[in-house]
This record gives sequence, structure tokens and C-alpha cells, in this order.
Amino acid sequence: MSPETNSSQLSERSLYLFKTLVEHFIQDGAPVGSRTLSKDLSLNLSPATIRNVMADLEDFGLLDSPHTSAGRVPTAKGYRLFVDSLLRVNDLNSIEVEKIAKELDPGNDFKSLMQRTSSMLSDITQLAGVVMLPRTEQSKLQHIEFVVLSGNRVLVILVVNDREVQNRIINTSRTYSASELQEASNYLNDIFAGKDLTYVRANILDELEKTKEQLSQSMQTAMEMAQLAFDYEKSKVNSDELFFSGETNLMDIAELCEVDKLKKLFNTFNQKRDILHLLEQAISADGIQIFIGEESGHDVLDNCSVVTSPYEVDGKILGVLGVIGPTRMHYERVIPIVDITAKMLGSALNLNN
Amino acid sequence: MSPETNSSQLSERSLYLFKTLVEHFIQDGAPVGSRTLSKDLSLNLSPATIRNVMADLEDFGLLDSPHTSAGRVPTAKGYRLFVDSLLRVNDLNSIEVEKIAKELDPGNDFKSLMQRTSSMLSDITQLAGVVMLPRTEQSKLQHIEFVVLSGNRVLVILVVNDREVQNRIINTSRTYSASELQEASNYLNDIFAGKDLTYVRANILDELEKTKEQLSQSMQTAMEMAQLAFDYEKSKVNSDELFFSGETNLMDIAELCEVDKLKKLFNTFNQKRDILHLLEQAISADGIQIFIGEESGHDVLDNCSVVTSPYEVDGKILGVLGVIGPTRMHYERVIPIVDITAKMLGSALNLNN
DNA sequence: TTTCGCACTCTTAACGAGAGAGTGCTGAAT
DNA sequence: ATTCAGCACTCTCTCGTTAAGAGTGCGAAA
Repeated sequence: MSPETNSSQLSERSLYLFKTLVEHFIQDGAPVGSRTLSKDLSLNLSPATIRNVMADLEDFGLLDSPHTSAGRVPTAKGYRLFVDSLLRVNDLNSIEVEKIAKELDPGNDFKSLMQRTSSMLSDITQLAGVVMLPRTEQSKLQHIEFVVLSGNRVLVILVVNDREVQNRIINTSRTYSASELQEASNYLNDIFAGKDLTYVRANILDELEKTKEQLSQSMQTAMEMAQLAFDYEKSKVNSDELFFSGETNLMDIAELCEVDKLKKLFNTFNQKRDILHLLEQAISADGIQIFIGEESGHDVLDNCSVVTSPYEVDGKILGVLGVIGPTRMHYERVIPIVDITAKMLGSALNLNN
Repeated sequence: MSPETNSSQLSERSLYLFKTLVEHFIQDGAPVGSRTLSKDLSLNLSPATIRNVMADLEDFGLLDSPHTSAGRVPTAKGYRLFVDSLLRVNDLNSIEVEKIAKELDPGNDFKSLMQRTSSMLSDITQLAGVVMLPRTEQSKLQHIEFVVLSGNRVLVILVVNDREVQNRIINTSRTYSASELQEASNYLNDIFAGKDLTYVRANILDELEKTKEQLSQSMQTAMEMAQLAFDYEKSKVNSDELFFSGETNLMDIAELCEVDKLKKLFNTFNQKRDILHLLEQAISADGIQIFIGEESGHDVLDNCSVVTSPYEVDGKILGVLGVIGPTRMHYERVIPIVDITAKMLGSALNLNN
């Protein structure tokens, strides 16, 4: 049964009732009963009538009751219907927009911007914020540079994609002089600048053959260096980057505050793998995507929802950001926050391009 | 009253009794009573006698009873006496030493080594591990390098102390060519390599004056760049680095598993400031230092002990590492682990020097 | 000095009663 | 057909009570 099927089979009134029930539950966190709803609803209905409607909604799988004499609680399916069809999203007031803009001052440090974005998200929502920066498949080598260190160690500096700097230290079999390495980097920059990293890796051996024939010492050096540098690269896990913030905010959430659930949740955050996997699903989504409870497929996130949005520069998607909180969250507030943050992060990144 | 006063005023037997009581409590986590102790003790004493002794120990402030009819529990002062005078530290078996050594493979990446050390500590102790790398006051500039980026942006790469690489991006007022910057870096390396960063900062203006007189274009460029680069440095918080691991291990500890205590503890970890402050106190200690409960001065660490040791290369202290756990931890195991880890980290760092 | 015995305190778990909240169903009113 | 009042029923939660268990402190005896 898709949500559409549901909503079309349900009367206007049932949906309205359902909507206020969900809103009520999100507000209070307690199961809501017919009496409460009767008083709260603008339609004048008796508790008994409301009970009938609620029974229908329960049959549709939208509501659940913890036990016979508690009120009703939305199911995951119920939340789905709620956010897809019933929710009216608030506009953010300008003060908040201002606040977001302020935190997203591009600055010059890429990672710091990510970190700040994430903690701004958690601050403003009082939930956990997360920003993902996927390691791009496309890594254009812009510049390579060597610095002699003590011992037989050489520092390799790669500038990639005009924004990202990678440092790695390699151990060499003999001592190289600064001028030797200068020549080597000049040579490498000449032939490889602007090329893709995978291309570089693939073609080092070929180039090495060529240079052997030409027997130029500096080129030999260059290729040796390059080989070492990019071997290292190969061994490195191609891990994406993930910036968390405000995990501790989740400790206040009543639904999660059994210690062992919290432990599992925090372990999941620390491993990052599962969260990455989840966010990667959202990367191709067009705008806001919401994972509700079990939908995420990770049972640690059982009582959690994840609200995500990809952010992009020049129509090219750079990554995903979002907020993790209880299913019982203020979607009407969180959604526009995530949405606007993604857009503003995009344009902040555009600025320092 | 110093611990010495206590231990000298107490009989051999009382101390022995106290010691086994603490061991018992560390093992079980439950207040221990006279009957239990009577059965456990090799001296054949009746519970009543033991009660008398325990009453004395309580008068000395070494024990406490949660309520009249619970057993006794060590106080912070009691733990202090225990670890200072009573504790016999186990030697680690060779398998564990092996395991530690394996994780401490120096590799080439400094930060990764720190991170690995920290998670090894938490893994092996099942507590939280922490490694601090203080930002050294002494930062010798080894090499400076510029790379042109798009826009009017220039990437500055500083190699400091032969091991640490700093990248920063600066915005310039006009576009510089690669060769211009090459000259500039050559010039800066000539006059500043080997100097302290603070010295560099302080003398840039002087040098700028000099070069003005000489009117060399490349030197002018160099100084402009340097000024921008080091202004950035000034504004940067001089934050030390801290590597945490296994915080979630602490969630199992019965003493801490009230959610709001956990929240405060984790917030403290995230802020890092307080923990840094604590570890900095340990930096000048000669070897293992232990902060027990309230001694640390941070009330979030009320039921926690922190076991630390500085690690050093060539007799020069580089940083501090340690383990955070409940006061009720297996000191006889944790202490040698922290001790040997500090030593092995020191020699691992010595290797890739 | 050590030990035994005993009265006493405090915690914990278990049980039951009563209140409160909310439901489902039935049958009457609209 | 809807709506709704009434009512019996179920389930949870909170108390107070009780009984068991653990451990203490103290006085008197060994």
C-alpha cells in the first residue's frame, strides 16, 4: 500500500484528524487519546466519534497504540504520510536565515566550513548535524611539490581540484637534494598537471619506460618519486569525509534514553560507515529527502529520522548534509532549515571558487 | 592529612584489609561488607573484628558507606592511598606487549599514528583513550612554499618542525604568477628557514622595510605573501590537538549510566578544553600520573579516574597520553598499559625522525 | 584483643489496591 | 448512516505495606 492509496481512501476529516494527532504527539511525546483530540480539534466531535476514526487509521497502519489504554502514536508509515502529504512547511523567519548565513561565511578553510555548517545545524535544530563530503571520483591533479625532510624522507604535497591539499610523507631509498626534487616536480607538473589522479597512477609506468630510454637523471628521479607517492595513494582507503555535531543533543530525547540504545547509536556515529551509506543514498535525490525510522534500514536508527539534502555548486552535486533526530521531530522547522542550509552552503562554496 | 600520615598510623593488618576491600570493590562494583571480606581474607578474622577495622578506616576518610546497611566503598582519598602505596602493578604479558607494538607501527602519517594509539588504548583497556599533542611553542619553520590557485587565491604550505605540515589559503589583492611566487618562496626560505615562527612573525615588518629600500620586485612580493600568511597564523587559535577513542566504552560503566551525567561527560569530551587543561597538568609529571575523581577539579569527572603519562623523544616531552575510566578501574592493568604505550609511542616517533 | 550475639537500620523486591486514562462496543438519537 | 452517550473493561502508574536480606554497631564474654 503506498501512501497515495491511503490518503485517497481516507476522508478529508480523517486526514485532518490524523494530522492534528501527529502534531500533538510531536509536541508532547505522549500517546494522544480521543478526549484530548476532541478538545483540540476545531470540528466539534465527541471522543467516541474520534475513537472510531482512530480505529480506522489504525487499520490503515498509520497509528499504533502502545497498549489498550494508552492513546495512539503514529507509525513510521504514519509519519511518511504526514511529511509527504499533510505537512505544511514553515518559512524561516529572517532572523534565523541571517543566523545561518553568518555561520556559513565561506572563509578559506574548506574543512572548517564543513565543521561549522554541521555545528550550526545541530545548534539551530538542537539535534545532531552532519555534513558529508564525498571523495570525488574526479580528482584533477593541479600541482605536485616535494620538500626534503630529515632522514630519507620526502614530503609530497598534492593540490587536487583547486581546493584540496593532500600531504604525505614517503621514505626513499637514498637522499635526494632539494634541487633534484625541484627539477622532478617541475617535470611532473609539466606532464601531469590537469590530469586525473587515476590517469596519473595508470601512466606512471609508461612514462617511466620512456624516461629510461632518454636516461635523464632528473626525469628518473621524478618518476621514482611519483611512483612512491602514488603507491601510497593507492593504499589509502578512499574514505569520504563526514562531519558530525551535537550528537549529545540526542541524549535528551526520551525515546532514546536507554543507555544501551544510546551506545549503539554513538558507535554507529563513530564508525561512520553506516551513516555514510545512508547519506550516499540521498546524494542523487532531488532536494530534501527524509528517512523515517526503520526506512533507513539500520535498526539503530529505529526511533530516528534523518532529514537530508544534497548541496551543489553550478548544478554539480558536491555532497549531502542533514540532521538526525527522533522520528518525533519538528519537521516543519527542520526541513526548511536543512533546505536553506544546503542552498547557502552551495553558494558559499561557489564564492571561493 | 597526607596519605603518608594515614598509612603510617594504620596497622599493617588494617592496610592489608583495606587493600583487599578495594580490590574486591574494583572487581564487583558493589559495596563490600564484613562477612564477604572475612571469607575472602587469608587472616582468619571474624566479621565483627573486620567491622571494627572498617570503622577505623572510615574515620580516616578512606572508606565510606552509602547507607547504614550497605558495605563500604573506597573514597577518593582511599583510592589515592591504594594506588600510591598499596597497589602492586602487574607486568604485561608478552602477547599484550606484542599487540601494542603492532598497533604502534610508526607509518608515515603523524596524525594517524596518534589516532591509532588512542584507539589501541581504548580497545585494550575497554575504557576511553586519549592522546594529546600540544602545539609546541617552539615551531621552527623549515620550508615555505606557494601554489597559485584560481581566483586571487594562493595556497601557502608551511613545513614546521620537520614533521608537521600546515596548509592555508590566502586571498591576495592581485594575481601572482607561479614564477613570481617561486622566487618569493626561495627568498623567504633563504632568510627564514630554521627560524622560529614567532621570530618570523616579529621580523616580517623589519624585512619589509629593508626590501623597500632595495626595491626588488620579487622581494616585495615575498614579503607581501609572508605577511598575509602569518597574519592568518596569528588569528588562528593556537589549539592543541586531542585524539579521543572509545568514549562509548564508558556507557557501560554502572557508575555513569545516568543519561544526564553521560551527556555532561560527552559534552566535556567534545569541547576538549577541560580535558586539555587536565592533560597539560600531567605534562610535566615524571611518568605515570593519576587523577582520581574530584582531584581533577572537574566535577563531570566525579566518578572517573584519568591515568596519564607523558611521552618523549630524546628526553624531550612531546605530549601526554592516557586513559579515562571509572575510579573503579583495574589500575594494576591500566597503569602498565599506559606506561608502556607512552614509552613505545616515544620510540615509534623516534624512528621516523 | 577478638569474638559472639542481638537489636537496629536501610534497601529492595514483591504484592495488592486504587486511581486515572483510554478503549471498544452497544444502542439510542439525529 | 452518523454521531454520540454510557458503560464495562483493560492497562499502567503510584502508593503503601510487607517481608526478606544485608550489614552495621555495640555490649558482654572469652
